[in-house]
Amino acid sequence: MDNHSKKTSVDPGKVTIVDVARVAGVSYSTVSRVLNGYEFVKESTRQKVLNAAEQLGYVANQQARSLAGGKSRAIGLLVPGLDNGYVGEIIRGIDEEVAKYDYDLLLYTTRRNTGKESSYVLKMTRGLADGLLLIVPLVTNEYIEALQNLNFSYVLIDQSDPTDSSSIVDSTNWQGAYDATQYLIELGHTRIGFITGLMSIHSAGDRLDGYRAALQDHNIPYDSTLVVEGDFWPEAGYACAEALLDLPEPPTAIFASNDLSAFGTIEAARDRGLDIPRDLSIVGFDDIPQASLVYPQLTTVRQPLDQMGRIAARMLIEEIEEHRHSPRRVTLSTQLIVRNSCSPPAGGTPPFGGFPPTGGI
Amino acid sequence: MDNHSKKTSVDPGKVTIVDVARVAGVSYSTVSRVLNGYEFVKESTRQKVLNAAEQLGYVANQQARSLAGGKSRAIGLLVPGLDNGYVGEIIRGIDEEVAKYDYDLLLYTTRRNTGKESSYVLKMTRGLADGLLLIVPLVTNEYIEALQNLNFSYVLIDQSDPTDSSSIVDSTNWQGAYDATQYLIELGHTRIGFITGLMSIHSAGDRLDGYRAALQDHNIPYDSTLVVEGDFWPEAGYACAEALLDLPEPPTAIFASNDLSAFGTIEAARDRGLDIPRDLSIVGFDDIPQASLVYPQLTTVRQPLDQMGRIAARMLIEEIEEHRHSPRRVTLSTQLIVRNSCSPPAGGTPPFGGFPPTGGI
DNA sequence: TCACTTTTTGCAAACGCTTGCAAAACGAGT
DNA sequence: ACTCGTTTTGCAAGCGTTTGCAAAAAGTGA
Repeated sequence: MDNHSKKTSVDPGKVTIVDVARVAGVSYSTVSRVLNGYEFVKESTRQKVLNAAEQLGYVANQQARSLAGGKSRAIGLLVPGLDNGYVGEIIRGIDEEVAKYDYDLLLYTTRRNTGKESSYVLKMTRGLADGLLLIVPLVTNEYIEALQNLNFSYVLIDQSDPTDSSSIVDSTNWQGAYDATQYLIELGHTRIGFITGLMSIHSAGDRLDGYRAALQDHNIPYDSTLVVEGDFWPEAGYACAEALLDLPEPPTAIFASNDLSAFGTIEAARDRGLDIPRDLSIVGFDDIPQASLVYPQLTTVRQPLDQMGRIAARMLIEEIEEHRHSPRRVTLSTQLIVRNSCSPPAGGTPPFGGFPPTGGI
Repeated sequence: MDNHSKKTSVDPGKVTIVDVARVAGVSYSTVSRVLNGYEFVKESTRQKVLNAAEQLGYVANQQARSLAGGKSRAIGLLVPGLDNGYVGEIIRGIDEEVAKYDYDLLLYTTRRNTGKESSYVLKMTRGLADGLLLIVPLVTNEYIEALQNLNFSYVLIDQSDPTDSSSIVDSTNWQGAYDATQYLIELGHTRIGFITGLMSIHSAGDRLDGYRAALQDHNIPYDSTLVVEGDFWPEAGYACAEALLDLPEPPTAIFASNDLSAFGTIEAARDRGLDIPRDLSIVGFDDIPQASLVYPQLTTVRQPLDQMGRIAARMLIEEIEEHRHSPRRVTLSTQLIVRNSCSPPAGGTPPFGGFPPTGGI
């Protein structure tokens, strides 16, 4: 209501570089240079500017900065949703790293609403963000090419690029699945059900392959009726588990492609009065925080999610700041976390000694 | 490398309003008006512009837009961290609502690093965001005043403003705690331990008050040794539970101020070989997704977290778009969710009938 | 003290968009 | 055909920065 103050008095909350310049008695370009750490500024001038800025409580306007050719110091983050623990962990890592380098985070959720992905991505490239972090994006092909043409920095997390020309951070999905399957086999299981993830996501395929490879290496014939297609969500996990348990000769163990599916499986087993792990062994994948909270505590393949986030963030920032665009790929190794959801099959004896369930009530 | 193309050919990925204007054969101000839904534009012109924009794949540069006095269409989100389920749920709600109105979300995590809150908040007000959503912020007083002076829109979620002049969305913390405590009392418990939250957060105090009120209303003398101070994290919950269980006359039930603390309590009880609920009943608060995953499933007070987020987002957007700044307050009601972590105290008989634990293994 | 470097600083032109103001185009009334 | 209101459109200024270029200041060596 009272904005007709003379230009000399500084309107609180609207301090610009010009105000700082006036107070410091230098030109605004000098202020800009000081604030950006430009080296050819006399030390005394630098101090004057810094003091003035401090005194006025100057805070740069990022929008103007980025418009003028600077960077926006923001990183776009495209995630499927926040409701699965998995993403939360990755974001934690990203967030820590990004804060360290003083970037901001622009959060976009696609909520299974794939149509939006592309338009979000485009928006980001138009000045909003300096780079993009894509967590298990679904329809990459649509915009990967656009990103590359624009020479826009981005890193894919836990998803692979069909053209193999993107920077990627993921983990050893194949090996993790192999390990988990082998673990079950060594416990004595031979009928091991497998609940896949959403098959359009690359890691889902890798996990399936790892499972098959382990079976083969242990001379267990692959039985396609033991493999049912899920989508990484508990509801599907529940349904898949039911299908599996309804089989004429049901599996004695189920390997779910992620923890959420495993939770659905636990639920299904419990609803049938099956005891876990006595009647059914279950292994998950991811090791989200909830995995150790469920009962029985879930044996699962751990992905270093937060670390993946951290590394992806660092890679992206490096690409942004050093303008390097040669795609790099970092694959972190998974680790089998043995908890209480597995035991030798009822009646069967573990051929190699086996691992009795530890802990429990 | 090849940017010396004539101004007539449109550099892909750098389409501006001017390009659209040229193609549409109108002035760029007209394009701006069409794109902003200004009403006095001839229908045929509008179509020409829209077609041109579509054809060129024009995407507005938000930075420029907001610099020029428009809005940034971004909402700042200040959260303590993503690692507690609680915040995740609230964000889910916010995100859904915000997407509906086509705003972007700027995510800031304070990670128990309170020093940063103020500087983040300041940054937001300098053009970055149109409004601010603060989820259980810790040091409100520092910047609330600044926000008000700047006439900057913001909404507090689950935290109260000492000066009572902010828009707030929260839930009936007092009543929720009262209900939970009463539930335990009706089960027959008289020695009910209480683990507080971080007392600098307002709701922590409300919950404590609700607990005390319920005791008083049921003529159970308040015993301060039964109340220990936690901080909403499982580790503290664990420690507090230990302190409580080490008491000469330990409680038969513990009411933890949030689910995370309750998880710590469960752990502590289990580590002592106590059976839940037989030896110790436990109630939490929040009903985060994990509450139904733990064993035994946690009886808790449900806060409609996602709804709180949704409502807060809507309130904020209204304030931004309608320039209303009269603080409003919405308090959603909590609800006791009875699951399997409570039973009458061992040996005692519930005076009012009581609720036997349902489900179980 | 002067010419010549080298360091510092200032000016002005972007960046892509919104918006107040005034001009152009259009219609209607005569 | 000629005004005069209205509806549309265009011009230009400005939002707060960055940055290339050139001018000013400060050093140097003689």
